[in-house]
Amino acid sequence: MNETILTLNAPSPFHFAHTAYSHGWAVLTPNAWDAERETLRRVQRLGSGAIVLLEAAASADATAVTVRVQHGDPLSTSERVEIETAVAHMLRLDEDFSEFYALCRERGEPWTRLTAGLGRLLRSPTVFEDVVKTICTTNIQWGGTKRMLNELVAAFGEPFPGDGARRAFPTPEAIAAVSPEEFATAVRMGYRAPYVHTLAQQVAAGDLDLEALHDPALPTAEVKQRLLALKGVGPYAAATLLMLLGHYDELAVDTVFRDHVSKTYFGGERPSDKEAQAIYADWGRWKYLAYWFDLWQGLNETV
DNA sequence: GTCCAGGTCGCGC
DNA sequence: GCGCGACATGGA
Repeated sequence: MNETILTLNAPSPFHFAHTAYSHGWAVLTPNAWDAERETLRRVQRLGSGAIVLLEAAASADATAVTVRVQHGDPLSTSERVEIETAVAHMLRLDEDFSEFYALCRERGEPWTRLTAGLGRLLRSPTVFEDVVKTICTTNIQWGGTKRMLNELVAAFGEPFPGDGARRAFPTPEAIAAVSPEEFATAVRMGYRAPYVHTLAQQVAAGDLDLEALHDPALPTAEVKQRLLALKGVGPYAAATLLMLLGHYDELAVDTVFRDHVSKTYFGGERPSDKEAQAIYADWGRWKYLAYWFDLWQGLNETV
């Protein structure tokens, strides 16, 4: 194995640990979070076909992100660029949060704490991976989500040559290469299996361009409409994916959201979904972030 | 054994 | 547009 260190300039303010472990994605395979060392690890498949192991961490002076890459053949320039692009995308290094921070300062404590470089919620290098993962969070507990993705990656992800137990997230092609029946048998996803298999087939065939949803020129409503057209993606999943795509206008209304609003703002009573969402109405296009950090502050005072 | 999960689909009205 | 049962699977 060879090793290469890449360095990405971090924006300011930026908080690596709160970005990498901003939500459950940090511990959903092939991602893994090392809490002691505060590093985010991931096996990544490059366009060249190479399977590499990435380990991202804050630089010593916290002004940059260092990525330790373990690889077989020497990395080409384009492979280095691809890795840098993927990590920067996962950490949203180019996203601008100044307007959100300004709102947080208007609110005062504890919201001002977020202006220390929080707000960047971890995402996957591809929309395909994020759609599959999001579908695997619906109508199931977190433990089930992790199990399904572990099985998916074990069955269809390509192994890292330096440690065959670690695998990359499967390509749409790898999933589309087997029949729907074989897929359903290989990965116990229940009724979600045909959703994921069909999605992979459409992407692999070139009939569906999920990555185009990144286009910043697309208005939220247009992106939402395209997401809702995907089987297995309803209002909750669409709002989650909009967040991952950088649109924070919509709240992901699910059992977690309802419980949080009920306990925090309605004394345990169950408001209607409309009443519950009204709590974050004045955050405008930053509603999702306000909700997310409101939720985490309730769970963890150290934010 | 029963219930239900970080919901969504397809149907009937 | 809205209500409602069905849906795979495994953990509580």
